[in-house]
Amino acid sequence: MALTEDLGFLLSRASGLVIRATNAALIESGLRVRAYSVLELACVPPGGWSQRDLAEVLGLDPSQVVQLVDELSSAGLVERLPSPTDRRAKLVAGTPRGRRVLGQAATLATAGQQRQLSCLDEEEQATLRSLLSRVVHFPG
Amino acid sequence: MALTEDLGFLLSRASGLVIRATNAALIESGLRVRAYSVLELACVPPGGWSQRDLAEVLGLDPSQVVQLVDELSSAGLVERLPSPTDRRAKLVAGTPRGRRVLGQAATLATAGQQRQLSCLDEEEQATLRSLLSRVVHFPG
DNA sequence: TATTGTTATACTCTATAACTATA
DNA sequence: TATAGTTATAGAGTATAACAATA
Repeated sequence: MALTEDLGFLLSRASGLVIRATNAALIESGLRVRAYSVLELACVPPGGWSQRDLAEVLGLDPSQVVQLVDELSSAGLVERLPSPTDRRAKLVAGTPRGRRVLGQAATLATAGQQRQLSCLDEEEQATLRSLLSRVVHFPG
Repeated sequence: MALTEDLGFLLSRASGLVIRATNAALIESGLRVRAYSVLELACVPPGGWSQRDLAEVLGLDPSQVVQLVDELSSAGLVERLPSPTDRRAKLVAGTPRGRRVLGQAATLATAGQQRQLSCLDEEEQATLRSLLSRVVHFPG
């Protein structure tokens, strides 16, 4: 099979194009996709996630999460709260300002992403989502 | 929709996992995926591709192709040949040794990739390939 | 004028090891 | 002894601008 039909190659290429489009769309928010993804998780549950949980869910190294949370924290978008059950852990929670910024950024990110994915209709995107979800959760 | 079901997130995560698995499998060949992809294209047609063509097909910057070809050339796997029609251009062609190494590396790369993709059967992989191919070729 | 290959440079992303404080 | 967060560092990937030779 030709290289350009290789699944690994296509995955890498498609991912790169979508990330680039999303980052371009996010530029006026001051966020990039990785920081955006941390902010999104930090804003969803009221209690917040530990940095370890964030690293696990996002597939990032814990040290990368430290930097991303530092960045978001400096911008006043999230804060580190002490965990009530574990004095080692810190829960990352979105601030009111973080939630406002997230609201705007989500619109931008979705639009940017769809600029590259609009060649697939709703059902095809659902199929893609289902297949990729299995790959991501497969232990390997 | 939850972040972990977002198509951009899933694409990025799946791509990262497959690339990591492929690089791990390729380690004994001394290649990584990007160099491997250049070697593969250099070995396919007898005449070779210009570096510009390689950059275009692989979605890389021309300056990245220079470095990858330098690397493969130092290892004796490809050579730069003068283009018969354009004295500016150089055609990148695989050497006999390059074709031997490619043969071994292809087996390793396929096995590594399938370690992460084996959760999808043949038909599902074909579906995924078809959807991703459209995303990659969509002008955006 | 425009394009090919090249060099230089900087920024982002990824990966690892080591340290501290807690568990 | 193991885990959460942190720091430091290095390597890999991505992006841009500028230059010489050639079209």
